[in-house]
Amino acid sequence: MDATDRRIIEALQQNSRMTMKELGEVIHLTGQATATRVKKLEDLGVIEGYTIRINEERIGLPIHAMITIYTTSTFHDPYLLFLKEHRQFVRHNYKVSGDGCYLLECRFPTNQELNAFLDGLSKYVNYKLSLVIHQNTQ
Amino acid sequence: MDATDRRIIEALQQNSRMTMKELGEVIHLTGQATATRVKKLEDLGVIEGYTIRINEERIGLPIHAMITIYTTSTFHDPYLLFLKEHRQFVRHNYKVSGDGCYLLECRFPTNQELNAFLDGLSKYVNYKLSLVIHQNTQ
DNA sequence: GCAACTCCTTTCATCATTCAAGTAAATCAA
DNA sequence: TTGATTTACTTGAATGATGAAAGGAGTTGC
Repeated sequence: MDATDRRIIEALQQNSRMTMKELGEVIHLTGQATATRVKKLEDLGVIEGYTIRINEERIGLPIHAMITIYTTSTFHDPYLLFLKEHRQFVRHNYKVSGDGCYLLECRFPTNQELNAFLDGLSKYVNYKLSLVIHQNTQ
Repeated sequence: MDATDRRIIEALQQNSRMTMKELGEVIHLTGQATATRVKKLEDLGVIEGYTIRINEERIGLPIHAMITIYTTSTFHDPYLLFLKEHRQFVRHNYKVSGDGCYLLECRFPTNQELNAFLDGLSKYVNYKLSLVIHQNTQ
């Protein structure tokens, strides 16, 4: 992991579909040497995969919820199972220190779905709901 | 946006570097027809870009903080400027309803950097810190 | 000095992409 | 019904990217 590797990561974060030749031009290496370095970063587990940034509003998921979870019992499995059953809505489930036990990030198509999800959720845990109004990704 | 487009998005979320030919095999189209559909999804703004999943622990950013921000004045610009000056640490700044005004997601190399960041932050806003212990991405 | 290693380049065969041309089906207006 | 238009796809050929093999240059340790 040297400065060149960091520039590879930076460039691939911007556009992971650029060719190894193009990426090589950015970091002043041949496409082949670049591909070898990228392969090494994959093998090291630094690059975990290649994905897309999608506009969730445009695929019908305008509601973005941040839900602080307060587990009532020490037995978290029913809650975790509930998440598994509703994974279509769940983006992240962060186990946190501080306020609450988990911070749950979800996406919903409508308030009806959000409401139904919260109704189900309340069988297992207490929660506090925050809705994202605007997102500023760096 | 039909079922085929949704399958394209699903496949590209798994691996955005697959070839259009490979993707075409998944959705039973030629590489050319697939590339045309992907281009359309880009033009529609559904696909916003191509990026990588990186292991932030392995690039020296093991500390994952969720910071609830309570602005003391109605003038948020000093806080937003502070974020801009420390954008290396900032992943997301969500404007939220509910508890607090913003939910700030950050990454830090060490507790020293986190501490320095919080010292700076406290000049502009009140905050409540949560540290992510474990992350469960769906 | 020499062997082993790392990191890179060059070359070439193979494979993917892209453009142009053409087909087939659906929509629409007369 | 007919003909024009549009949409979505396929095919084929040229261009460009990838990946494997061979080799060069610099570094390290003995």
